[in-house]
Amino acid sequence: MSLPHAILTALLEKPSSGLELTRRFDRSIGYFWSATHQQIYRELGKLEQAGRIRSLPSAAPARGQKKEYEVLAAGRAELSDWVRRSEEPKPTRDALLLRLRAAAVVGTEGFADELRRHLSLHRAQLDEYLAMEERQFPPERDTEADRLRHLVLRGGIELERFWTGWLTEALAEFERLGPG
Amino acid sequence: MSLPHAILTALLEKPSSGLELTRRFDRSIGYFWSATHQQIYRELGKLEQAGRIRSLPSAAPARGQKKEYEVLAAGRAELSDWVRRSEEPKPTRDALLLRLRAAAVVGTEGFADELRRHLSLHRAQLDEYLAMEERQFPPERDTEADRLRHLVLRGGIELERFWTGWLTEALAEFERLGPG
DNA sequence: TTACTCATGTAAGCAGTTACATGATTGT
DNA sequence: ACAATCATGTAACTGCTTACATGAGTAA
Repeated sequence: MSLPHAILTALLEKPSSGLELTRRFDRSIGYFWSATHQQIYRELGKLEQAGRIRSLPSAAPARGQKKEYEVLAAGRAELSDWVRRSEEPKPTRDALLLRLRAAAVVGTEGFADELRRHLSLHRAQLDEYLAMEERQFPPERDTEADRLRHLVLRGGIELERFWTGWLTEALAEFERLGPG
Repeated sequence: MSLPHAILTALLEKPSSGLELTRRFDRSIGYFWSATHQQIYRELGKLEQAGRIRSLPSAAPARGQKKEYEVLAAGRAELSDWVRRSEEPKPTRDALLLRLRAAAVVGTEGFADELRRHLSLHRAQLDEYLAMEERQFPPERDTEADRLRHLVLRGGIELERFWTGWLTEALAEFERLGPG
C-alpha cells in the first residue's frame, strides 16, 4: 500500500493537480515508486473520499479542468503512521537475474547484447542522479530535510553503481566464455 | 510475464511436483523471483494446458496425490525465446526509500529502529548467500553453467552489500541528526 | 480416532498495466 | 476550422496476495 503514501508525500511537498503529480513522479518520486496517470487519478479519488486530501475550493469540478489537491490533517497523520509502522521488505523480483539463470540452462546466445543494453541504461540513470545531486545538494543546503533527501538520492546512486558494476563483471565473464 | 519462465527454468534444472517447486522457490530461484504455492499451482495448470510441460505418466490425477511435471520441447523453446527477447528493466519500486523520503516531510521519529531492523535482515541474507557461494561454487566446479549460476549469485551478494552499506550510512546520518 | 504433515487446489480482492474516451485551451 | 496540447477520467485485463478448503498418508 505504498502508492497513496507516495502521493501524500508529494502533495505535502507541494499541492498539485493530477497531471502535475504525474510529471513529478516521472522525474523525482517515481525514481523509487513509479506510477502512471491512471493510477494517480484513481488514487486521488480514493484519498479524497477517505478525507485524507481535498481539492482546493478554487477548482472547478468539470472534466478537462485542472483540479488541485492539498493534504488534510488526517492525511498527514496517516502518512506519519505509515513511516513509523514496521514493514517487511518485499522479496526481490528481478527479471534480468532470472533470465541469466535461465540462460545458464538453455544457452546464452544473444544475451550479451541485452546485458550491454541494460548497462548503458543504468549508466545513463547513474549520470542523471549524479547531475541531480550536484544541482539539488550544494554544500550550503544542509537542513535536516535536505540531508534526508540527499540520503535517499545516494540510495539511488549506489543502487545504480551496483548495477553498472555487476553488469560490467557479467560482460567480462561472457567474453571469457567465448564469442557468442 | 516472468513467473512461467521461472517455473520452466526450475523444471529444466529438475522435474518436480508443485510443492517441491514451492520449496525450491523458497530457497533458490525465489531469491530473484519469489512465488507462493497458489501462484505456482495455477501457473503449472496453465503451462500444462498450453503444452509447455506435462505431468509424468506415473502421476495419479487425484487431489492430494503428488504430481510431477517435466518440460516439453515447446516449453524449452519458449524459455529460449524469452532469454533472447529484449525487455525493458522495470522501474524501481522500493518502499523503504520512499518511506525515508516521507520521513523527511513528516518527521523521522522511530524510523531509526526500522532501519536497524532492515539492516539486520540484509546482513542475514548476505551471510546466507556467502555460505551458499562456498558450498555451491568451490574452485573445481567451473563449467560454463557453473560460472553463469555463480554470476547470478554474485548479483545477489552485491545487492545485499549495497543494502547493508547504504543502511549503515543512513544510520550514521541519523545519529548525527541527534537522538530520536 | 485424533492430530499432524504432505499435497493440491478454490475464491475473493487488490495493485498495476494497457488501451481508449472526453472535454478545455491555445496557436495557426 | 483544425490540430495540438493540457487535463481528467473509464474499462478491461493481468499478476500477486490472502484466506480458506479438501484429500491422502502416517504416527500417537
